[in-house]
Amino acid sequence: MSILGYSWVMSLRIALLGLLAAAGPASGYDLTKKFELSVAHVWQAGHSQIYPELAKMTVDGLVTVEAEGPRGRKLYTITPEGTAELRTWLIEHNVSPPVRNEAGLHAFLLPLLEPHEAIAVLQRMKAYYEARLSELEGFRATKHASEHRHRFGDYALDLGIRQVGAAVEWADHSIADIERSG
Amino acid sequence: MSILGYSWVMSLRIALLGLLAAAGPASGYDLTKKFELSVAHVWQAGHSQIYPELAKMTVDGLVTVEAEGPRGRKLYTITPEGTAELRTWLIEHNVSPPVRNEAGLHAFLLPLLEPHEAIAVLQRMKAYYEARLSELEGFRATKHASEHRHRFGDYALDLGIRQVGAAVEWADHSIADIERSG
DNA sequence: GTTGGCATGTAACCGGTTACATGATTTT
DNA sequence: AAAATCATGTAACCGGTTACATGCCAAC
Repeated sequence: MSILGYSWVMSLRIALLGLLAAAGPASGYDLTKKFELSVAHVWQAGHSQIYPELAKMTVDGLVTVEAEGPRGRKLYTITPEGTAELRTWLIEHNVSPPVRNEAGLHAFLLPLLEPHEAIAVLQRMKAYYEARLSELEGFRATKHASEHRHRFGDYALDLGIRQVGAAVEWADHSIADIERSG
Repeated sequence: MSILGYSWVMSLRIALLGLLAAAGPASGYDLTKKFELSVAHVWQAGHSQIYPELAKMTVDGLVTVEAEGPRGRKLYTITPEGTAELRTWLIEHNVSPPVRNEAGLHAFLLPLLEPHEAIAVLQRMKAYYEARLSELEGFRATKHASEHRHRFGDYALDLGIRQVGAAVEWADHSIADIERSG
């Protein structure tokens, strides 16, 4: 439960507050771009969700519109209340397991297929996870080459790499297992 | 794109078809129970979502009501079309990364905290993941003791264990990293 | 002057959650 | 007779996606 009285998800708010806290004042348009460029791997949101949310956050006192630029551009700034809200979430929020896991459902139902079919599916999954692993490792390489350590996204990137790596190993192990015992 | 023309998620349908294919005819009530008992770790759905979905699936010809029991109980049976739909999804569906990852968002924003605060958060996360890991390994142990290998949920359980294990390692590594380089 | 990027918003819809509502049968 | 469980449904709401809609400004 936060200072404002809601106990549910509201992670979009947190993502927006986080971007404003990390990179300073920005417009809805800027934030939409930042979602695409930086947070996309952990959270996605389009402008049609971001604009109304910023309006609600303004009403709730978490952000303010400090300046209006050309083309109706509104520069949002995080307020002390917003910073407090963000810090509370970061420090007190407890992670809970995702309850809608498409890959997990797929894995769950695999025994419905014939062994050779399941192997084919697992091989495709493995290839996909390997490709994604390369992609993520690519991000880490390019980032580390240019800047110093531990900027935003580094921890999330590391978590992603480890989890996708685990998925590769799972696929590999499952294929071997089916091949051995049919 | 499936035989029925929808290209979007529809994983609830797949979960329901999977349960009907695996365990035979069942009522909406039975399926609700099965969701709680078996699929809960990968997919969740309440009766208020299941009943209307079964009605739609009946209209679409994926299931039929073969018999009606006492108290208006409707026994749903999967049709050949339903089986085909399920097999198509299992064989052709491509996994895509989850786009709304609360743990990932939390990790992403960790650098906003002071090192000692981030360490405290990571330690709580680690404890949580360790507890969940024990829980999942407990499921595997009890299942393997009683029955033969590779029933429903085994692959999903293995995937879950590996991914939660990766999260534990991530938390551990991140803590050490902050302690070292602060 | 036209194209493209900047910039904001709304409306319709879908999937999912919570709460409301009802009634039959079995168990105690 | 009361409580628990079986069994089905609907309504209100929320978060998120897609599509619609508008207009400003800069570059070519």
